[in-house]
Amino acid sequence: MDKVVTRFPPSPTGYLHVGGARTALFNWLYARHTQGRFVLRIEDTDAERSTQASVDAILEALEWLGIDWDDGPYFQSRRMDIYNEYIGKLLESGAAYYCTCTPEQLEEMRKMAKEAGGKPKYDGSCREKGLEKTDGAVVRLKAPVMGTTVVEDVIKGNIVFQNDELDDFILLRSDGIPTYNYAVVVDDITMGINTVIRGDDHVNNTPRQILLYKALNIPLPAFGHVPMVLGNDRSRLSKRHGAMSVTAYRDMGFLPDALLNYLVRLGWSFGDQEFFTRNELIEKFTLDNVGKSAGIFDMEKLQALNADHIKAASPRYVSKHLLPFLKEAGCEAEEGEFLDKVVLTLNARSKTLKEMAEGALFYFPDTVSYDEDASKKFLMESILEPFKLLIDELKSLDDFTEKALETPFKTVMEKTDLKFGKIAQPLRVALTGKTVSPGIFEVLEALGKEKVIKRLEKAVQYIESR
RNA sequence: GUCCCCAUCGUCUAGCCUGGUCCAGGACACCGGCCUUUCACGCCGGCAACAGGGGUUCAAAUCCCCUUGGGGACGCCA
Repeated sequence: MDKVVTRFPPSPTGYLHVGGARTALFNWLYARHTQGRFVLRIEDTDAERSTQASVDAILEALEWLGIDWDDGPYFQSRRMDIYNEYIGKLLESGAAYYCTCTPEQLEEMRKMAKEAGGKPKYDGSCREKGLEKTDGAVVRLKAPVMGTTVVEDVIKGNIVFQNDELDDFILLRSDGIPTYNYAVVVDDITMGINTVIRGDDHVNNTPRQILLYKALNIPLPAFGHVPMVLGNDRSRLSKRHGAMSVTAYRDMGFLPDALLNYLVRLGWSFGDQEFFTRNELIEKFTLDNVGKSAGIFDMEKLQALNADHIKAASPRYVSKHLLPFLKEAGCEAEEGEFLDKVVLTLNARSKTLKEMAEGALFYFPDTVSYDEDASKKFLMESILEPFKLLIDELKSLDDFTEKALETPFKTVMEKTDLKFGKIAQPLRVALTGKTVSPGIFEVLEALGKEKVIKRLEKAVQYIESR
């Protein structure tokens, strides 16, 4: 078989939303899995709504997700010559014709058809008139009136449409700009696309597009329609269901790999496996494991998966994505061993990077500020002596690792006859300012000898000056 | 209204094609318990589904039909 060529064709009328990202992902994964090619095409034939800002936003989102393309981005707005060339062919062969019906007339036709209990459609008034090109005329496809058109969908199976359900749809608008159904087909043909994977909502467009391929006498690509993503009320996912844009998820602290993992599992499965790395996805993704029914976007499952990815990823990968959140919180951290250690203490306790950043803040400043209730409860005079002893012990400890740190504690516990818990909680407050933090030995090691002693001494001072 | 698609725990899903191994498995969420220096992680256990009705068959979650429910499409948007 020929090399698989897939594509993702967003229209630049807004940001990239999660549904679109999922479609892109399916196409990208399939191309990567088959070692085929993945093409990016911007469908900007709607001059009214298309903007450069949207193009930029979409590219930015794709890049963040790590979905890369081999070809493009192509812009439909720059391909008018090609569309005209094919229109010429269709006109010449009699497969298309000019139509001068006005929008008002069309509206009337649709109304009539609907009242007659049928599907609103164009009645073919100009079909046999043999009209010439005139100002304001559109070009329509002369579609077959009888017979059926079958979509051989690789995901849903065969879908049969009665041709009399379809009408002579418009190829070229009165302003000479191609319509979606037409531009898509010409582009897919000229770009060598042989596998079209797209949302379920395009099923009804497919027979029209097939008719065009036939009129042009060009072999069909494989079609696969993936089920849609719904909101929690089972209606089409929209803003009122919460965040839609990919970048919003980035800003909430999700890892791109986690979003990808979640999105692909919504509609695709590989046995009971839930967690996939990017490479595993490429290795295991096939179209026959894509399901047929729509799925509901579930934030909680995304979070759980994000937590898993945070745990499983390398500290360096996590810290790279964590950095913006730390900066945002006014913290001047940088990539490196220290940050890696910090991440290691928090990766099992963070569902998002945002959460992780909050939990990591105490590591950085020179002086910690104590949570009021925490200091009142734990930084009492009775802890002064243990703290002082601990400072002495720690000062003489060179190997500042979790394991080695246990010894000074034992010593202090013996000398003061205090249980570990009695020391740990005050120490936690002295070091982190809070009563909740990673394990105390983890904090100790990550913070390092110098900072630990400094913070302990400051705590002693604080208690004594009260 | 017309056409198209879909239907397993609350949610994502395995199983369905190639009926019996399924009084239906996993995951998220939820509820218990264990671990424990806080919070988490982890571990153990629990709750919870084949939409309904007809067939076919010795046997149906699995095959067929109908009903119901949900979704999508009907634009000189994509």
